[in-house]
Amino acid sequence: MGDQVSEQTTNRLSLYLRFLNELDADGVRTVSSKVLAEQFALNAALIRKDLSHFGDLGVRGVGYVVKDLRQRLRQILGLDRRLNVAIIGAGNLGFALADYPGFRQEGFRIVALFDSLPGKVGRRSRSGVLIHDSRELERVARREGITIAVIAVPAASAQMVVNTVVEAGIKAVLNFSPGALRVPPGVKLKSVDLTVSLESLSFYLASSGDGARM
Amino acid sequence: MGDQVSEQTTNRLSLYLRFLNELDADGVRTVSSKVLAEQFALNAALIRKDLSHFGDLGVRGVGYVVKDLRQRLRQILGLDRRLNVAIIGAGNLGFALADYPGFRQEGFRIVALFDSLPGKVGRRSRSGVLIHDSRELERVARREGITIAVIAVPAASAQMVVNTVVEAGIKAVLNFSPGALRVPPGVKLKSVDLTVSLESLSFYLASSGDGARM
DNA sequence: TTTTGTGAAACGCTTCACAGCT
DNA sequence: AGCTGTGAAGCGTTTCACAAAA
Repeated sequence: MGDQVSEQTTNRLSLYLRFLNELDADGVRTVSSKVLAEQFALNAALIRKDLSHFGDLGVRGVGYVVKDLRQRLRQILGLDRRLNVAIIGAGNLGFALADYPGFRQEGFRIVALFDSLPGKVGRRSRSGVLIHDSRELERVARREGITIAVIAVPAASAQMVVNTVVEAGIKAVLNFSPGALRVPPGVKLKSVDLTVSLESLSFYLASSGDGARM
Repeated sequence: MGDQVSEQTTNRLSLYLRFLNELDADGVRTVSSKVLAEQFALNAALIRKDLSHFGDLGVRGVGYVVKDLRQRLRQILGLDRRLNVAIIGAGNLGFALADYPGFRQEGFRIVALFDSLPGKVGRRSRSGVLIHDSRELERVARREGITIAVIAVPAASAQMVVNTVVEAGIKAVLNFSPGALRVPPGVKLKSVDLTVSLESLSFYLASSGDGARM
């Protein structure tokens, strides 16, 4: 336990947790790696390996105790505490993310939006998140205890914004702008590239005979 | 060439293309795998392998001719033709995606929004995309030649929506709702799970000593 | 000389198979 | 008997290293 865990593993832990929440709500007491494997179309051994990184979480002959595993996964994923999130860029996407219900559910709190457009500063998102001036980022971030920043600004200003975020002491960044961003060691950057996702579908259509091409 | 290409490779092709667009706009004539590798912090041999799947695209001693490679990548990714996209779910996220400028740029056209809420049907997004009744999906999809669907509905209705999309003959789906979706063989599903992305950052913070935990 | 294209080696992730516990 | 935890095998991806071409 405590060794290096791959990102693929941690992503799956999130999925397991979501399912355990449902099982727990349904009053299910235990679950086997076999059941989990069927739910996600994965190999049961993979699930056991994923979980075994964090100790002996299961009981031989029985499986995993739903309540215990759920609790442990929340702890492992760092969800057993407040996580304050700022969204930089109060455009369409920034607003949508600020009000996205899925974030609130798992204990994330969107505590601030930031924008450099004077006309936006001082307004609020539908759900009530206040838009601050981008220049206030460091001050607000420290005051509100912001630990995660979401970048939802145009590509042209993304690197500049990330630099500011890093200077404000934020160590985790979720980036929605296209293009490569550089962060110093010790800062975790995760990028969601919407254009790449769509183009991957386009490639599939183009290559598996959709009539338009070979 | 023509053998099975991994999704990781196709995702990188999108990145290369984006950079080649910039180089071409700047009037750069040729580019080497070394330069591309530095741009994306990848190994140069990996870039050559990625490209070699599609024939001998480079010139030894010179590199890759920017205009030619750009053209070829657009073709490989199926971007050398119209790609009509529908967004299902006219909530905050659906609206934001409908107006996302990055999609239009590479030749994708958002031609329709769909929602089942009567109050939304008939209205338009800021950029003018009309909201149709979800029950019209099959009809509109065929009329408008929609080849890609984007799912931006709550988790509870996502599987039902995907089923309708598949029945409408759409073969490529980009899913933003959390949770596992099933599609029949021959349909490509790509999921962007925002909660998993945030939780992966949370895991990073929790495990690499941020003060809150060891 | 420069840089591609590519077998071979290295690496990392997944699956198999089974010992060990309940 | 049932199910976990895990060493070993299998497999796919990346990196190395170099022959071949400009």
